[in-house]
Parts: sequence; C-alpha cells; structure tokens
Amino acid sequence: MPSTQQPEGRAARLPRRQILTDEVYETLKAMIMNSEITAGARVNIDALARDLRVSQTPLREALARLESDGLVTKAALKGYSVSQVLTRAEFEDLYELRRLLEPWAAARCAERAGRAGRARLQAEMSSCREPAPAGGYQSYRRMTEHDQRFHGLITELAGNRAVQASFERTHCHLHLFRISYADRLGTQTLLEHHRILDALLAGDPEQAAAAMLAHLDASRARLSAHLP
Amino acid sequence: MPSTQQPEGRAARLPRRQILTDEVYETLKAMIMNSEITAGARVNIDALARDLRVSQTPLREALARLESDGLVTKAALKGYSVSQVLTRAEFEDLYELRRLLEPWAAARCAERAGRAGRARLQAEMSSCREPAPAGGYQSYRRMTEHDQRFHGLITELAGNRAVQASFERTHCHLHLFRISYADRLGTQTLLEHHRILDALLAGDPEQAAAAMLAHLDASRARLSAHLP
DNA sequence: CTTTCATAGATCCTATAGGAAATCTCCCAG
DNA sequence: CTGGGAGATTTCCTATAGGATCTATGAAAG
Repeated sequence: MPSTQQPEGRAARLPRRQILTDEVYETLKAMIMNSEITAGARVNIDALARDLRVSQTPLREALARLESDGLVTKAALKGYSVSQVLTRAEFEDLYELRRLLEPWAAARCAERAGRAGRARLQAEMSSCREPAPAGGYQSYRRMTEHDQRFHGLITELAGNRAVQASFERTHCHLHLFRISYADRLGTQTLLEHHRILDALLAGDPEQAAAAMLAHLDASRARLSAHLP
Repeated sequence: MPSTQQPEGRAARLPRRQILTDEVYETLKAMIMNSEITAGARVNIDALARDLRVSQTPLREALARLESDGLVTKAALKGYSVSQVLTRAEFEDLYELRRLLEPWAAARCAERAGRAGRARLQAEMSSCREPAPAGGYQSYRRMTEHDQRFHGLITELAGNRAVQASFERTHCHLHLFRISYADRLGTQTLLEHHRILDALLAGDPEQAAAAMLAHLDASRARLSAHLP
C-alpha cells in the first residue's frame, strides 16, 4: 500500500506520512459496509494482508480497533469474523437506543444551535438532491451518507460529546446500510428530514424531538420490511 | 509475560493459551483506572513493552482497542496518551447520557427481569457490605466495583443489547473512579441502590426509573464536588 | 548568557520470521 | 463406503529488526 508525502505547509500535527493502520481501518470499514467481506465471514489475516498488500501488523491493529467498535468479533487463535447483519432483535434494540438518544439530541440542537449551526444544517439538506426513482446502489449509498451526516450533525450540535460519541459508536448507518440496498423511499426520508429541519430552524425543542421521533419510527418501519 | 495452560476439561472455544493482547488490554485498563499511568501522560511504547515484559505487537494491538474505547488517544508518529480525567463539561455530558439510558433501563429491568434476574440483583446487593468509615483506596475501589456490577446488571437485565453496549462503552465507572478516591458517601450510595432494588423487585417500572434518576442526580452532585 | 542548528539517541511504525494452534486432506481400517 | 486418525498445510500470535520520524542535548555563534 503506497505511502504519500505531505505537501509543504501542511497543517500542524499532521504526520508526514499516512499511517497504514488508519488506512486499513477505513478500508475495512468500507469493505464491511459494502459487504465485500460477507457478513459473518471469517477474516483470514494472511490472505487479507496479501490482498491489501500490507503486512499483518497494521492489519491486526485495524482489526483490534474494529473489534472494540463491535464491527468484527475475535475468536482467539481462530480468527476474526465480520459481524453479522443485524438480526431483527438487534435492529429493534438499535432503534430503541436511537429513540432514547436522538429526540433528546434534536431538542437540544433546537435550543443550542446558533446561526452557524443552522447554516450547516441547511447546507446539508440543500446538498442532498432527491434520489433517482430507480437509482440503485449508488443512489442508496448517497442517501445513506446524507442520512449519516444529517443525524451526525444534529447530535454534534446538541452539544453533548458523550451522547455524540455514544451515537457514533453505534455505527448505526453502517449496520442499516447493510440490511438492504433497495430503499426506494428516499423521498419520504427527505420529507421527514425537512420536518426536523423546520423545527430546528424554528428553535422549537418539542417540535424537533417529536419530528425526530416520528422520523425514527417511520424509518424503522420502512427498514423493518427488509429484515428476514 | 508468562502464559498459563488451561486445565483439562476446559469450556468449548477457550484457547489453550492466554492471548497476550487480551491480557495487556486488561492490564492497561487497570493501570489507567488506578492512575498508574498519569492522566494525559504519554505512553512510551518501547518503555511500556519493557515494563510489561512483552513485545510491541500485543501492546500496540491493546492500545488500538483502547483507542477505539476512547481511553487513550493516538497522535500518529508521536505516540499514545492516556485520556485526561473528565473535565466538568465532560462529566456533565456523561451524566446527561446516563440520565437518558439508565432510568429507561431500570424501568425495562423492572418489567422484564425474571426470578433469576431478581435473584442476581439481590445477590449483588447482599454481597456488598457497607464501606468502612475511613476505608481509603481499597474501600473506594470495592464500592466502585460494586457500583459498576450493579448498574451493569440492570442494563443487562433490561434486555436491550444496544443500550447495554452503549452503556458499557462509556466506561463510566473507570472515568468516575479516577475523579476521586475519597467518596465517603458510600453509605448514601448503598441506600439509593436499595431503593432501586426495591422498585425492581416490586416490578414497578415507574418507581424503578424514578429511583434510578434520583440516584444518578445524587451521585452526580456528590462527585461534582470533587471536580476542579 | 541565550538562541539556533545539527547530530545523536529515542520512539514509532511496519515488515518479516518463527513457533503454536487450528484446519484440511489423505490414507487406512473396519 | 465411511469414519477416524495422522500428517501436512494454513493460520494466528508475537518477537525482533530496520527504516522513518521525533525529540533532546550539546556546541557554536551572536
């Protein structure tokens, strides 16, 4: 895996070279998200190191981080496995947790987001065009990325780092993305996002919490249909 | 670091030998908890490997997991640092998150814990004797361990793995333990735990949630006095 | 005496090698 | 023909070595 030298005048604290461990970590997350490593499949360290053209060392460190993230599991002396796609019970648990965190975050965001924050929220919504009716994988992928940015922005602007970290550690968009590539209801999602945005811009905590709760429940119902 | 062979008739799936990475991970967590590595201090990988009598490889993997846990931070090419003791803002954020998760968990626990679960809760409370008035470090340590088991058991018996994992990933008892060694109000903590237990045993979700919320607020007030 | 620069030593990151453990394949016996 | 056992191969884990990068120290110059 080639390393790249940083250009002159780089920002303070950036390393001069890319750290392989970090690159491998991001690569593996993307591979898990895209099901390039089948859910539940064994991760053969020697083989994957060859595929990625790295040695075992950065790969093992990346896998250690993914283990703590809950995205792979380790069976000592046997190997790592990619986490399964969520079972229905795990899916319901995840949405229950989201119901605990995100309406609260939306209410706090409505209270606390200043002008700059609201501008960021508006910019995010503006940047996301309605998905093509039969857009396929790329369209679904872009919708998921928008969804992740939008929800992440709300938890960030809620101003509670513990809640933000807790939300990020669920990796919920990675998990939800793997359930189905065929969410044809992106239009509905955007409509619900706009309702949340309206409440946030109005600075109405109760409305924001209610809109977020409604969105989560609707989203859960949409995705639930795709579970085994 | 010596390895120990498993005895005959070991449970299925246990490796025959201890995995150094896992041992080092637990050792480092304990060292962080006990402030054997000063909060904010650099972790010198070569030196620590010598101290623990292991090579860099299992140490680096353990550090990678701790990084994902949020207990150390990595500055690429410069080294790892142990996370700081919580600032007041981080402390308040953590308790806000606990207020979102734990009353809900207590209510669910009251609804869902069967006979075996309630027995485990009672056993945990019975196993914890009142701390000696001036018990010092060991006494405080035992109280923290009980507190962690008690709260962990409630989130486990609430029956939502995502909420349980979210709570565990806060490592809140490690963080809170590092704030102060001198919680002389262990008696008060136990009294509040008994109130929670009473509600759980009565199968009263509202009472359990209320008792947990009161306990969290009281606990937060007690610890808050020790923050800078 | 202070500051700057250069060099040396320390530290970080990753590749590689080797031993332990698991897995797979083949052969033999029933 | 099937099942079990043995051996070979693969995989996992960790130690070690070497190159890249950072840091600290000492010397020289102002």
